[in-house]
This record gives sequence, structure tokens and C-alpha cells, in this order.
Amino acid sequence: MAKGLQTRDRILDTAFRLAARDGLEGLSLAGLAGELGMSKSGLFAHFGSKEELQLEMLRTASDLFVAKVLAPSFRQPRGLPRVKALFENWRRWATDPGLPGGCIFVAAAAELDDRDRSPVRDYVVSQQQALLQAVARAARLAVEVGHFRRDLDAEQFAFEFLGIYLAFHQSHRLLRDPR
Amino acid sequence: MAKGLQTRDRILDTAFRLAARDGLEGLSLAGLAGELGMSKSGLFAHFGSKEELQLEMLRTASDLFVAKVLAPSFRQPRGLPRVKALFENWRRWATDPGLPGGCIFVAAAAELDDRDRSPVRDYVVSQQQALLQAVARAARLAVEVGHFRRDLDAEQFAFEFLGIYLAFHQSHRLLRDPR
DNA sequence: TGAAAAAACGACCGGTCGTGCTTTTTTTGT
DNA sequence: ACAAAAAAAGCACGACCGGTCGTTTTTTCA
Repeated sequence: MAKGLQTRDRILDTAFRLAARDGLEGLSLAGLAGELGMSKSGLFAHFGSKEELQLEMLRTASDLFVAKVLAPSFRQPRGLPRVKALFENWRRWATDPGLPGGCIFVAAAAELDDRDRSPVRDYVVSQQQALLQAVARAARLAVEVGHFRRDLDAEQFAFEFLGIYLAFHQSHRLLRDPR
Repeated sequence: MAKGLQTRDRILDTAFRLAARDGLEGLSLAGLAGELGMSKSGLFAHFGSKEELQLEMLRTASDLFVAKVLAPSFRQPRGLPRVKALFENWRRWATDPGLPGGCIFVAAAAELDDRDRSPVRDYVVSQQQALLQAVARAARLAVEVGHFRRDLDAEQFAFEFLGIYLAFHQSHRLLRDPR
């Protein structure tokens, strides 16, 4: 009963990498199966539908994001060190050479932005909001500690934080500007 | 000899709107033909390939962007008024209710970011760079006129300008936050 | 070790994709 | 008005899509 879950993890891990480059729709069962060296039907049996595979894949991506970006940052002392760690870890996440295609959430957000509501879209939205909230929380703590101006708008700070990340992501991935 | 070009324009205009929502790959010939009330082959005869259609469509999008955002802004007096107009016109472009799906270039950029080079990708990159340059130029003029600090880094300003735009676009389209 | 259960497989389904080729309809210039 | 030219339609193709199903292989556990 363990072998199944093990392959399932392998599938999700590969799907995660593949989807970062080709998008959520661009990720095809045949292509994924080929990459894994297994049959399409054998792969598909692990999931009830492609949508469920996408959802599970995004969940593993979230877990990885928490493990690599959020958790280590929030282990830093509150205030400026934590905000700086957040920035630096997030930047690393977007440029990790092991993850071609950059941040899946950036790709997914652009892909789903004006689409109808769907479980996948709802999940991406909720994750994005949770992330903005986490950044805002770190900023508020930095105000309390005295590292930031007392009148700082934490939500606005999180918004601009995201903006810099998106612009950096685009410059790095699209324009291939290493700066 | 005029009817052909006229239909061609209609096709490109509709393709432009459709691609903003569904992306460059998501835009299908059958769907586009259906939207136009014409046959897939009749439509296809206007272009040698789908790639050429995508390119032509992006060119019309660029023309529209210049006409609606850049040209009117650069008619404003140099300095702060011009920069403000740039910001405001650009914001309007991203929220134009006539263009569901927001800015095609944002969608295309996310879709193509880590893909191999292609004529379409090259075009999007060149347009993005030209846009950043235009913003930087406006910023430099604002420095000359004395509206901005003398030591302003114009390229950095353009980068952050883009960041705010991207974050705004995402918040508006994905999170549906009207703020 | 052998039977039950889980996992992987291969063939196949209806449908859509982009793209040719041929024919019909519409527009154009005389 | 009529022939030449342009535009649109019709049809078919091979490839790929997500998904189903019955069979075979592998794993698990008694």
C-alpha cells in the first residue's frame, strides 16, 4: 500500500516542474507520462481527473513554497531581518535553476486571471491572498519593532512587495536580464 | 481588393480580444471562426500559419497600445504631467471593460517566459523592452525638468513602474479587487 | 508460498487541434 | 454584363487531447 503513494509523489513532483514551464493547461497527461517513463493510463489511475491532478500538484507546490520561503523566513527575528529574509528567499524561489519556468503561481495567475471560477482558480486565489497577508503581517511586526515607519500601510507594502517580485520575475524569465 | 483586408482586420480585432482571455495558445482557429461567423478555412486563408496570425494580432495590439496609452501621454508636457498620464492611461488600458482578460502582453509574457525562442516570443520581448525604455525616457525628462530628484535611476524607476502595473493587473484581474 | 489487492499497461473512444487541397461563391475591373 | 481574380467554404488528414475499460503485472500480506 506504500508503492502507490510513492509513485503519486513522483508524478506530482514531475508535474510541478513541467507545469511551471508549460502552464496548467499546457501540462498534458501524455507528456507527463512520457517524462516519467510510464503509461498515460497508469498515471491517470492515481487521479480522478486532470483537474484533480492540477489541484494536488498546486498543493505540493504550496507545501514546497512554505518549506523553502515562508518557514525559514518566519524563523528569523521579527522586524527587518524577517522582511529581508522573505525578500531573499522569495527571490531565490523564482530563480531556482532546479525549477525551470519560474514560479508556477505566477504562471497560473496569469493563465486563470479572467477565467470563470473553478476549484483550481479558487485555490490559486486563496494562496495568493494568504501570501499577501503573510507579507503584510511581517511588515506590521516590523512596524511594531520600530524598524519601519509607524504610519506604514502594511497592505500597501505587501502590494508593492508583490509588484517588485512580479517585475523581477518577468525581467529575469522573459527578458533574461540577470540584474 | 479591399474586402479581403477589411475582413482581415475584423479577424485580427476579434483575435485580439479572444487571446487576451485565453492566451496565445488558447486562441483556437475554430473558436475564432465561430466568434466571427465564418468558416475555419476561410479564416485561415488570410494567414500562412497560426504563428503568423499570432504575430499580426500582437502587432495590431501594439498599435492600439501606442494609440491609447503612449501617444496621448507623450502629448502631455514633459515632466510630471507626462509621467502621470502614462500611469493613468496604462491603468485604463488594463481595466478597459471592452478588453476582457486585461493586457495581452501580460498574458503573453507569462505564457512565453521560459519557452524557447520563437518569432512570437522575440516580438513580445522587444515590445516589452521598448515600453520600459519609453517609461525610462519619460522619467529622465522629468529629472531634466526638475520634477524628479536629480539622482533618480530612470531604468530602476521604469522597473518599479512595471512592477506596480503588474501587481495592479494581478490584483484587479485575479483577486477581483477594485482597489 | 500462494491468493487477494493494488498498480501499471495497451488499446481505444469521441473530440479538437492546425493545416492542406478542391470547389463554390463573391467581388472586381472592363 | 461578363470573365478574371479574390475570398470564402467544404472536406479530409494526421496528431494529440482527456478519459474509459479490460487485462496483465507487481506488490502485499496471511
